[in-house]
Amino acid sequence: MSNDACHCVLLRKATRKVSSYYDEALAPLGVNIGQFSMLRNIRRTEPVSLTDLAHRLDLDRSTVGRNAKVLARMELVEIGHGEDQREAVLTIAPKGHEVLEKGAPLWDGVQDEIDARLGAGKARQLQELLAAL
Amino acid sequence: MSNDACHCVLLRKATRKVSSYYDEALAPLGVNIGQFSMLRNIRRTEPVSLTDLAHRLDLDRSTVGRNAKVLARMELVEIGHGEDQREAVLTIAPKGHEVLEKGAPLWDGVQDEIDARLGAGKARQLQELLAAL
DNA sequence: AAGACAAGCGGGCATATGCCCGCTTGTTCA
DNA sequence: TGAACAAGCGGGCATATGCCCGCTTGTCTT
Repeated sequence: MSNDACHCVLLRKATRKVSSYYDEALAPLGVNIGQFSMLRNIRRTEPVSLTDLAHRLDLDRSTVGRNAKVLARMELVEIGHGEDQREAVLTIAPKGHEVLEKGAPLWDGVQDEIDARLGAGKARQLQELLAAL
Repeated sequence: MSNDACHCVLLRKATRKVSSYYDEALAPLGVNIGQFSMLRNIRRTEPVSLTDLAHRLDLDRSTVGRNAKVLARMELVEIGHGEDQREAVLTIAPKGHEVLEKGAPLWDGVQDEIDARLGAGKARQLQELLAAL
């Protein structure tokens, strides 16, 4: 009872579930929602350092670094050096752009499905509530 | 922009954030919100099999098994055998009950904080929206 | 009763996440 | 200029999660 009302547990459950929707849709491209989202974020301000990206994604820097390494291995991003020799900067590789293009409609599809299931108004509410947390 | 409107990414972000609230509050007890939640769930129907618990938690069975092992190592739960020799059944150990008792008020505190920040009505809305996903 | 089929697990493989420690590179101040 | 101090990372440690394969134990059908 009290458990079912736990914001955290419900959030975790919902996140796993919703993530799997996106993951399924993106599966043909070989990337999951986390990777796809990261690609999008990199594209927005490439070249971008791990630290900056981590700030924007609200993730630990080390997490971003490791995830970036996975994307690099898949040849979706390139990890280079900035002027500052300490900085590792990320840029989208050709294959990465391909994934971004092919993934956009798939991603939109899931998004639309969820909006439809929830109703546009409710979807907006959800966004606001999540942002307020 | 489109990224900020992504249900999934927002959910993931919110989950990480909210989880950390609970984790901080429970830190003195040495357990995180996932473990605490699992303890509560076990207590509700102990003894319970890994498979049953996995269904209830909406988690993969293997995940539950591994998490249970961690709890067992911490001496918070006991892993035994059911009549069916295949089944591994979980029960709360004495230390587990202790954690459950001491954790309840801490958990309530976070819950209340969130309710307060969101407003009771909004909190309820959030619950409903999450359930609808 | 024997063989087919199903249930319940453990462990391997891969990713995701956070925290902390230590190394390298930059910057700043005396 | 040389010595603190700060920034940016990588890698180690631990947990979390899902999927798949293979082993053991039960059940069911012929």
